[in-house]
Amino acid sequence: MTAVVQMMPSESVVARAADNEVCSLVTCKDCGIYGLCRAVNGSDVDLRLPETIVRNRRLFKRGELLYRIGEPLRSIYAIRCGSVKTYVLTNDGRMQITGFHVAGELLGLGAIAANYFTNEAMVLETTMVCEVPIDVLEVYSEEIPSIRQQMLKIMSQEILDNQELMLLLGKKNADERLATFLLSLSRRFQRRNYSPTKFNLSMSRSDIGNYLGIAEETVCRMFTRFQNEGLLATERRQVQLHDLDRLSNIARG
Amino acid sequence: MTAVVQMMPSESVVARAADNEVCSLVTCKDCGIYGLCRAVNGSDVDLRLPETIVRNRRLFKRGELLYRIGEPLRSIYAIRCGSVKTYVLTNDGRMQITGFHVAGELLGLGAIAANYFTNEAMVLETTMVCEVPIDVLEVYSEEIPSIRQQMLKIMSQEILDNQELMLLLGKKNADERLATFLLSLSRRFQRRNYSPTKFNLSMSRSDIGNYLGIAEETVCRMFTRFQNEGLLATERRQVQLHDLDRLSNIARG
DNA sequence: CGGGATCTTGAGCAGGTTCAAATGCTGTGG
DNA sequence: CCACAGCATTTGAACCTGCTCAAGATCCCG
Repeated sequence: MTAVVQMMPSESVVARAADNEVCSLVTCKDCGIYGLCRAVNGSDVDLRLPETIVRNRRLFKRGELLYRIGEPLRSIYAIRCGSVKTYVLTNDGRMQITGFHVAGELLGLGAIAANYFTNEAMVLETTMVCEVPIDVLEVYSEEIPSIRQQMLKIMSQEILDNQELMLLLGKKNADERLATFLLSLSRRFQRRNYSPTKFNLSMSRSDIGNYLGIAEETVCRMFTRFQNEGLLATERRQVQLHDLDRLSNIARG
Repeated sequence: MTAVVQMMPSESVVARAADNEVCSLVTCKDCGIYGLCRAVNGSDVDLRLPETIVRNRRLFKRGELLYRIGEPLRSIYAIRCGSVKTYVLTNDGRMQITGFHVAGELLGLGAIAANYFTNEAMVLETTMVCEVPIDVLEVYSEEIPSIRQQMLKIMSQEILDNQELMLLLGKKNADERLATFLLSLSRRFQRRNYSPTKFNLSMSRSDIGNYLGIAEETVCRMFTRFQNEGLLATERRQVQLHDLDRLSNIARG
């Protein structure tokens, strides 16, 4: 957590807003709110706007929805702490989880085309978000070129992530899927200066299975197998990875 | 094709450019180049720019690549006629097709985050594209707000399409997959004023299977089954759909 | 401390894959 | 213009990965 202080720009409007919840927003180097903050710092614009953005914060409890399918797009959401799953539904109610999201990530940009949400976002644990009204965001991207670029990058990144998931769902078998998933988490934690080899999962086995397109039971069996093979150790939702290289071989990019 | 003339705005810079290849670009109501053209028409900007965009056209033959994985992003591509498949690869060479693209669609925007291509685009039949250099596009989005919006919408739409494919890959069985695929094609043809019930496929059974995450043989078997059940008739790559409603029931959204 | 949720493991089953082979197009070169 | 090679499509049969159903174990929240 010392990293937070180092990364926070001293002259930042975020720093001026001056509560440590806001500070936590700049812990994410490569996405969401940090991007917005950096964009603002990099140019001489009216500094009252960013404060508007980070002020409107809300707390959600496990199981609550940030937004629903079909709901008109009014705001996008930046996760300050906690975690969220997003998913889509078949018309007979089957669910496919399309992503797990953590602090610093931005949700809702995918709804821009349709003007309403086509996926749903459910909170996995107690989670704090900032709600950024879409019209505020529009004012921003009008005035600040780097915010426009940032938004394009975020959406582009989402497309890349989705491509990886499609590759997994279409072409990988069960052990490749779980290995890919664990490595992807590991890398995300590493980028945030958390341990890449020891972390705990905020989602259930059932959610993991749903996301990976395999049954909950298969997830368990794969965990057991990996454990028997000395690749990792699990204790409920606590995971410790022992051999990233071997895991990476199994995952097959 | 009379629709082309009706849809082409009379004062359009595109019309002034005055060759019928350019005209074909405005046949697509809801995406890509038509979007760019409309954006330009709607505001009073330097009209020489759009001509630059639509001038730089190239012809590709079946099997050729618009761009490769790892190649730096220099241009995006607008399809004028023909069709293209895009795909990603595992590091041991397995391929997952992520989309089939036809006239009016824009390819390459997904590479903005990484600045290089993470997928590859291969032409399925003789195909004409315009190559739009990325720096030209940047000048545009700087000057023309509606082009910015259009780019966001296109990327957002790609996210929506990918979500649908993830739902299919993760949660649907073989007959649901093929039915979903056929209906999606049908709707796309309908929007372009082609027959929604009789069309021919530019991709092989193998490509369809790869896209849908099932084996080529399974695609054949499903086609045969649908045919036996009176849902459709196929003659090689020519398809005639007899019962869109029933197909829609099978597809399950 | 109790009860529902979550996780784990087993056993049988099934949908879809893989391998194999026959048939039918297509376009290419002579 | 035709023959032929190579690719695409179709169908059959055996097999296998992962699913479903079921039951027990463990955890965690109130």
